[in-house]
Amino acid sequence: MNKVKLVDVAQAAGVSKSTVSQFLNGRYNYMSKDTRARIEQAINTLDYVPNSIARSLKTNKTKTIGVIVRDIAGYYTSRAIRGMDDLCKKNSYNLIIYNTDFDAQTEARALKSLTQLRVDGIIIVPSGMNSGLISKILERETPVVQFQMERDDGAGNLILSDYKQGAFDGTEHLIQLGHRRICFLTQEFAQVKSRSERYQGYVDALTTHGIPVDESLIQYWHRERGFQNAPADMLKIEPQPTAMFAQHLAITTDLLKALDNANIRIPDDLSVVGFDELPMAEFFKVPITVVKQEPYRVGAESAKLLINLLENPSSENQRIMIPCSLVQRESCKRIGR
Amino acid sequence: MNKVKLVDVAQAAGVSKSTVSQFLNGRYNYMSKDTRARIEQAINTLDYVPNSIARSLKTNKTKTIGVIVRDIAGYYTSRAIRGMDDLCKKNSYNLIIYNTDFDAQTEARALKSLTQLRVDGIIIVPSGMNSGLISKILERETPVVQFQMERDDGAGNLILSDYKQGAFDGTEHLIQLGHRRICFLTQEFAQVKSRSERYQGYVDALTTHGIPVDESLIQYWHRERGFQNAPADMLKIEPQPTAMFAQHLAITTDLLKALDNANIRIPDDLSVVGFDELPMAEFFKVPITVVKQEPYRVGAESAKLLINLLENPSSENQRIMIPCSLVQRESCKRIGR
DNA sequence: TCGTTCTACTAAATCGATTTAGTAGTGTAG
DNA sequence: CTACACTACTAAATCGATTTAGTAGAACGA
Repeated sequence: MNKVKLVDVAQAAGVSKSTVSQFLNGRYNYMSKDTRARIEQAINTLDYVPNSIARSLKTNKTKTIGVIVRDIAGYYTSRAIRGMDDLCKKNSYNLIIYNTDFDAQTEARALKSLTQLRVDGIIIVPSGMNSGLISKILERETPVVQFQMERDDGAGNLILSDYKQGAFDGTEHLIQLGHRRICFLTQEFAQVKSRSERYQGYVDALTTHGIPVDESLIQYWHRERGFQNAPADMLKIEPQPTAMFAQHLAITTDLLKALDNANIRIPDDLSVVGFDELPMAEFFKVPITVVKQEPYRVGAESAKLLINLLENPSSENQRIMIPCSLVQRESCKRIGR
Repeated sequence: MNKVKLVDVAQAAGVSKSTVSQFLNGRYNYMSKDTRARIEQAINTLDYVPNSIARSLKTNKTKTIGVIVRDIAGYYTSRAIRGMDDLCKKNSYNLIIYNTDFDAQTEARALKSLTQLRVDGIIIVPSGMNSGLISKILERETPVVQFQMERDDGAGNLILSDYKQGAFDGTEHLIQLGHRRICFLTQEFAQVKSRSERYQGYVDALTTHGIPVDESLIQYWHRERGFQNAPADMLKIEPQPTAMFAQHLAITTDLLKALDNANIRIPDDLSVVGFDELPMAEFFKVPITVVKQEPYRVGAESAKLLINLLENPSSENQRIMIPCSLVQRESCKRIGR
């Protein structure tokens, strides 16, 4: 029923379409006070709602930003998305989100859909497996902001958590409590910058405090296969480690389970620090000390950067680091004299 | 640079725009095999990506669904959204999400924006404070699916968790463990169906097992003010309650904190059941038994219903209930003989 | 051989805005 | 009194598709 369009408003107000359009775009100095009032009237009585599709077609702007993430239901991602969205809404942009579960083909399809949709810009956690498609998008002059990327060739606009600083702080916290033998639990680096950066932070902290890096303390975990060596076995390394620093949420939770099964008590037998916030940590048997990222801020900053790129085009790539912060809880014990 | 459009493809393939359009819409029987191949060629070499904005303008379909929720970063909501999105993507729809934080004005703005955007349909967790606007949208023949609504006048297309059944199961579980004196911790009902339904489930379970309902066991909690009576005081009610059933996540977590502070041990001094899943519950000091909703399914069903409504219009309103399920953990003790 | 049906197309209108170039009428300065 | 600037508009082209009505030519049956 309600198919009121701009012409109808124009007719009702007794002016031309052009004038109504000027009104809609807030260019009131193109009309008399009286006309302006009449148009306003007409819009209200007709209950006119402009069609943003038509508008987009003409202006070549959709006021829409495409987002490609692994899984919007994740603790970290959902908060990042909320950060983006708050910033976008504030600037009259909308988000269109694609979940990839980190599958390259799904990501490729998402990129293609987003170019069909003519989004004004894209925020992506790139898998690194579709850089060709991303270049094509950049050729179309659609700005792209990457965040939390796995493979980082240093190019493009980037928003990152400061992994190195985070890992440094987590390690240093343990060192300050007297720990020297700290296991570093990580996934295989596999050229993934977010992993090697954490390792760098760990190494830096040790080095800063004059502690030698012992390769045997670097222990690997795999998403499907779990730990290469059982955490209980890691404690048999000589000299014995007194602390473990797990490099992301899944490693931390797997570690907690393994330690529990092996009846190893935290922090009495072993101190533990995790990377990534643990939801509901306060209710844990042992609330775990953790280095947390700031997903909301990361998201908000990504959106801020992208919108800035959209509204003040510039070819300068930016790289923004969001600091991580240490949340001290009860999983670390002071040792030594 | 890359401003290839349908005309360019037509030119390159030596056919008219109409034929290319037919091709794009998969109506291949409108052209010869040869023509079809030539168009395909042209599209590939020109790297043509159709403009869905123009398409939407003409077809009056955006293949977009608007979603209005309280907060996409919530544990429950983010999963529901993922469920919606998976179903939408499967059917070539996209989601545009608005967070309201349950503010009526924000909700109103969101509804207005969605009508400007000409979304094909809307999925909303309605605050109940903008039913006028929602009616207006329905007049525009934009279907609306409501889920998890607070105020339920029974109208419209609804997707709900089966609160009554969930509360029944949670209560019955306690009864079967020998509990007769079970506190029901809730927010003020305030005409909110999702609350009174839970109460009904609780009452039904008691009644089914021949246990009288004792009003003094209904205890109220407020989002800002917390519990009306401290949980420790609730234990002074005569005859003494042996179990508590908390009606949503925030009540459960507040309860856990209060009990911990008062040194009341679960399940030795008191059995506890919560409503809503507790993330990371397995790591809790006491893993809490819980009645959980199925947010992913609720989301997926909402989208399924809406898409069905879009593709096979019908005026029959539907009401779909998704069952809740009991997750037994370690917060309930068998009592009595 | 003629009429009819198919096949394989095309021309042109249309969706609902925006925007540019242009104009009637009034006011003002020289 | 003319020229020029201003004010307050409007006409018409345009964005990039879709879709309807129509047509040329081939094939076919009677």
